[in-house]
Amino acid sequence: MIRKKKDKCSNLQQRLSIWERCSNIRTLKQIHGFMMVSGFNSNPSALRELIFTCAISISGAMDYANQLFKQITEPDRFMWNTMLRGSAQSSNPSNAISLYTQMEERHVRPDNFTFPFLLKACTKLSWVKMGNEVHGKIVKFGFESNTFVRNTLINFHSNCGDLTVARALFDGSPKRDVVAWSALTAGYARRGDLGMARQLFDESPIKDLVSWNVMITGYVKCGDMENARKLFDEVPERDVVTWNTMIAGYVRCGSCDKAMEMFEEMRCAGERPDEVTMLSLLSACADSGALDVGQKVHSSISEMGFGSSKIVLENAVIDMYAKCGSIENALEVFRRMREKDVSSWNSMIGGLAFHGHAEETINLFTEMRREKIRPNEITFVAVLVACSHGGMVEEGHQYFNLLRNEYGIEPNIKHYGCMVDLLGRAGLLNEAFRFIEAMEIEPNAIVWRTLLGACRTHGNVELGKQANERLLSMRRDQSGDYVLLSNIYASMGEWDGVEKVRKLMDDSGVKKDPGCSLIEADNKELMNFLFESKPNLRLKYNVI
DNA sequence: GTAGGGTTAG
Repeated sequence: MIRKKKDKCSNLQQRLSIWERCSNIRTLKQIHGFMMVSGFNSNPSALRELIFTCAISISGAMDYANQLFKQITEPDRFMWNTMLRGSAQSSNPSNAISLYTQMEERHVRPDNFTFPFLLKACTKLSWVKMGNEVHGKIVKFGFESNTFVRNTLINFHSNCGDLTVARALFDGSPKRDVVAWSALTAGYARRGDLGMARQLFDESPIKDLVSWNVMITGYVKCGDMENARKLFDEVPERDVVTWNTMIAGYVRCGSCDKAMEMFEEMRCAGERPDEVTMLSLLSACADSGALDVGQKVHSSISEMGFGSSKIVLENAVIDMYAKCGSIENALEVFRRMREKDVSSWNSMIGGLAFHGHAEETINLFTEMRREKIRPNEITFVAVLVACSHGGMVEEGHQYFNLLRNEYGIEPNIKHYGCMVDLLGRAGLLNEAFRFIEAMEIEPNAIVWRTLLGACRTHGNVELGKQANERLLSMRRDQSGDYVLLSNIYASMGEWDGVEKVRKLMDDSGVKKDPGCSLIEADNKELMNFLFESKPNLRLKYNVI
């Protein structure tokens, strides 16, 4: 299986011999320029290669591919399919859907290549309704019996559609290949039906490495590391995914040591770790606050030298150091980076803010703006946190206005939460209360509890009661039974009771404490809420 | 000449 993939790869390289040197968008633009001056711009096969290189071979060049594609007066079906494929695998899969709509408008007939790309986009977006519509079109055009199309359908339905539909497609197949078996197995495993998944796995007449990986992943996802390990020991061959699955599994269940052992074993077995391996390990260290292990992982990354995914890894390293409490190391990595993206800045600014370095946070944010890097909503959470901890009420207001007026970002619940915290800490309780009431989105329980905490700190029982009433009036599913309990305590002015309830909630959450934080005892609930997502990993989904 | 199933994250 792996060998087959490699062959495919080298064929592709041979076929694209002229385009082989073209590994970045700058070279591609040069070739495009050459094509324009030399008349190749109207040569269909040259155009096909250009579109293909842009949409498939170079990552992050989909915008350019879209621009190019618009200029082609009559693209052929191959070009349409190439664009669909590129969009489906890009960070903006919804573009595939609009491309298909255009295809229909221009009466270009889809073929058996078109639909797998389209379904892939629906699956990635979890667009169930759209996926079902696509299924309808597949039936209409008579492609349901095509093995590739049918397997993609099984995958769509078992991923986000109706598992019984996936089952029916599978059962109704005249011949089921290894992909059909593993797609359905993965579907059952994903929904927690490990029994059915295992039954399919045992029954399948053919198994390849992916089949084994699917089953191991199933056990790992439901935390059954024992059975995962059993299969891992039995598997006839292993690839980087097999190892990564096990490592991620140990990380998920908090066995940082076992994850590291696996990593050592992996290297001994001669398997080269990839960026997924390293991201897993870094997040293990960040979660457990294991600075010494994190440093080892960091030096491994430097030794191995990951080319294209360097920025993502460096961002994760910054995040790891910050979460382990070593701001100095985080800053050193940040300062040494040759290229930075928004996430690099966010990881560093967030790290500083999380540890209460208010002034440094604002300074770095100012530097970011000076360098014309566009901050996003995550950046502003960090900036507002810094204002809050630094007691910078006026600046906080300014930045809050800045995010909407200068960057056109609609404030989200986290930004509002920061503002309430900012006002509450400064003792401006009535202002905080009015601020919540004027919010353009529904305040959540955390926002009200932040105000409640401030009322306690400043000894304002009267407003605390009001905040509690609001908490109580919230929908039960948002705040849970805890609100009721909290209300009972707080309405009697028993702040210790409120604290107990909050602690109960913290303890029941899966989030672990950060390794070392200067503000640990300081509105922990809000801080966990604000920093729960890894800023360095969010970018993937933010780039459109 | 283009395609399908598995790992990170949410």
